[in-house]
Amino acid sequence: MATIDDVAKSAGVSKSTVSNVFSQKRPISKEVSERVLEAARELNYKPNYWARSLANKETRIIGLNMEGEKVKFGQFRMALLNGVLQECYDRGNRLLVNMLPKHFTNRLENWSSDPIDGEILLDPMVRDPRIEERVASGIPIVVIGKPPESHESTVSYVSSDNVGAGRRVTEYLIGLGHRNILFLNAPKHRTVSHERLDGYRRALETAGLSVDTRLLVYRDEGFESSEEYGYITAKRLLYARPSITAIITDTDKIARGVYQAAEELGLIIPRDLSVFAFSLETAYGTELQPPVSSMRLNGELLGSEAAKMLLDQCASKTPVVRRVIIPWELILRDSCAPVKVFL
Amino acid sequence: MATIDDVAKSAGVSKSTVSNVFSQKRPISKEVSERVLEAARELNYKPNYWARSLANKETRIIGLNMEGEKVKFGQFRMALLNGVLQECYDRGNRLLVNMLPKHFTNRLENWSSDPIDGEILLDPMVRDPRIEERVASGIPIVVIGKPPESHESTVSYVSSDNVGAGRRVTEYLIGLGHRNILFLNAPKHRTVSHERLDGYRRALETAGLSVDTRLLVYRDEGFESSEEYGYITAKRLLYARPSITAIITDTDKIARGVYQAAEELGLIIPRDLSVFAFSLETAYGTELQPPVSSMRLNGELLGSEAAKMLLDQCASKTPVVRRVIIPWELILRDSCAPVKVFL
DNA sequence: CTGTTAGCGCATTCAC
DNA sequence: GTGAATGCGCTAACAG
Repeated sequence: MATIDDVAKSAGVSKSTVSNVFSQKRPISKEVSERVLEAARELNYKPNYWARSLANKETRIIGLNMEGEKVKFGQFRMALLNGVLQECYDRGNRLLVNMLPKHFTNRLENWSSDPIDGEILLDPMVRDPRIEERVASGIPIVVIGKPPESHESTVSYVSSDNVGAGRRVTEYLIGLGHRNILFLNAPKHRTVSHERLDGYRRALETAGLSVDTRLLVYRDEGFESSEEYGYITAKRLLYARPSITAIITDTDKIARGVYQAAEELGLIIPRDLSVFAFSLETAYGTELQPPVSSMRLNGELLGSEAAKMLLDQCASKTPVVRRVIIPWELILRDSCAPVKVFL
Repeated sequence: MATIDDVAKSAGVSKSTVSNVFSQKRPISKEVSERVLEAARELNYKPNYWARSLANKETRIIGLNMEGEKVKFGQFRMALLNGVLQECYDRGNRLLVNMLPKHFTNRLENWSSDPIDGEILLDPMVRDPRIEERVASGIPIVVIGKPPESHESTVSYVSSDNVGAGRRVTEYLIGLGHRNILFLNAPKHRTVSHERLDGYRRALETAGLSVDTRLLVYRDEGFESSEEYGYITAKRLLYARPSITAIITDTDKIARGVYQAAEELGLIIPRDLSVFAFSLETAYGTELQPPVSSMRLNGELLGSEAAKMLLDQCASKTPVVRRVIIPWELILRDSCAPVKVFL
């Protein structure tokens, strides 16, 4: 690969002239410029990205960081990714998907700063070392979701209105007459689970109902799949507590497991059991029979807003902490019905 | 941000010692090593990625290149991405999603080599400047899909068996009695459209039928959405040529438009019109009523195989051209039926 | 408008 | 085992 020196020599000019022809950071006479470009073409020369970054202290790359092992993109994350990419596209940035295994990053030889100008963090946790580390290093970050309390006032974020969503769903089910609503929440270490629970609580309290902690379950990572988790947990609890008439799940994949459990227990959805899923891993919620009611979370907007905030933050020298809350939309399909009345 | 010099000074050793403590490229006494690490911790030092890359001539980043404007990830691309990421994860590589607008890369100041060790190219075209450019620069690439003929023997690729798929689908429809099968193919400039057409042709010829070129349509980019393209094209052609009893579409989104056209023309699927979609943008093909028959293309395997090939290629000093063909699976749902017999 | 010089932060010869 | 010098390819500050 040819270097800037080769081009300079070949065009009979200095390195800095070549550099400036490319960077356009100061005017070069048309004549010289053409000569340089011609030489560059001949030598198949392109400025070296790393060298440029090293000197510029800027990469024009932002990172997308997903916590956990073997995280896959599902429908929601994909929408989010599309939003981020759209913004990157519009502003000439690249996106680095940052998902390295711990057994890798833990090894000394793989230690290093990240090759990015800033990073978007997904799935914030109640105690999130990623955030602490970025803040300590002074790397601009934007969190998607609610940051842990310790950083809520110092870190920019964009989040769905999870408290409101939790509340709205619960109110809806209460309105249908449900009193024993099982909540198969997200994992306890994720901040989102606390927000949703908060909404759930408030709805119950507003309705004058008390919260039965036995109906509160956090997703536990020990299961092989979401479906299995939903299936096993629902089956166990529906069996132990037949008074349950409705279930709120974290995702539609978990709902899928719940559907299966219901079927095996001879419960018909929605006649005997109402099911609601917060977020959708699949596109239309129609792969289940009946289609499951859910929230539309607008991942694309979450993503594009986050990217926008991050890129602004990278650009400005005096960054400001910003927050954006993205509204959800309640999508009613056919999985919830008024509670059965025993005559 | 602290540099290697700061750490060296603070630990009372030389730069190279610090370097070697981190890179582990040669033994450092435990004592000195600890002292260096301690100093690094105090200063919050991490080796600088760009500087390291510059010296190492290696980034441990691979790129994913998608052609075209405003490309979004749909279901298929997402599966593909997951496969690529899985492999990156296992081998400690990062993924750079490379999707910069032309009006950006065309500007001189944004010209540069890409900050990657190698690249995966999606959606190869019949004449693909991306490939020529990479080959000229000596950057390792792997194409997903069939490369243009000019490079078929020099570039590694992994592809679905598109010819076989085209053939199989057509045979299936012929077997149902269809004789006038409209083919809403992928865009003409994509190699995949030619492969599928090839299969379509062979099936017809084997059955002793002739190819009616008026039933061959290539996707044209002039439409706002896939749905609209499917809708308008199907409506026009179904109206003009009522003898059409079956339609093969590129994707399920296009099929969605076809469904709409059929409905407006009073055609019932599959009674009056059979519809088949090659690839699925949505997860289950169930968002359409009736669910559309399609191919399962195994995007995840395509992605992981491509990443594997690419990383191998980056590692070896004497790269070999490899090809992998991923089998498809025919998924029959309820959108195709035997052709109506007029009594 | 163009050339010269001195870094950016790290890795890699060599010596010791 | 450790240290000093040189270079990776480019940009920037200062001359002219």
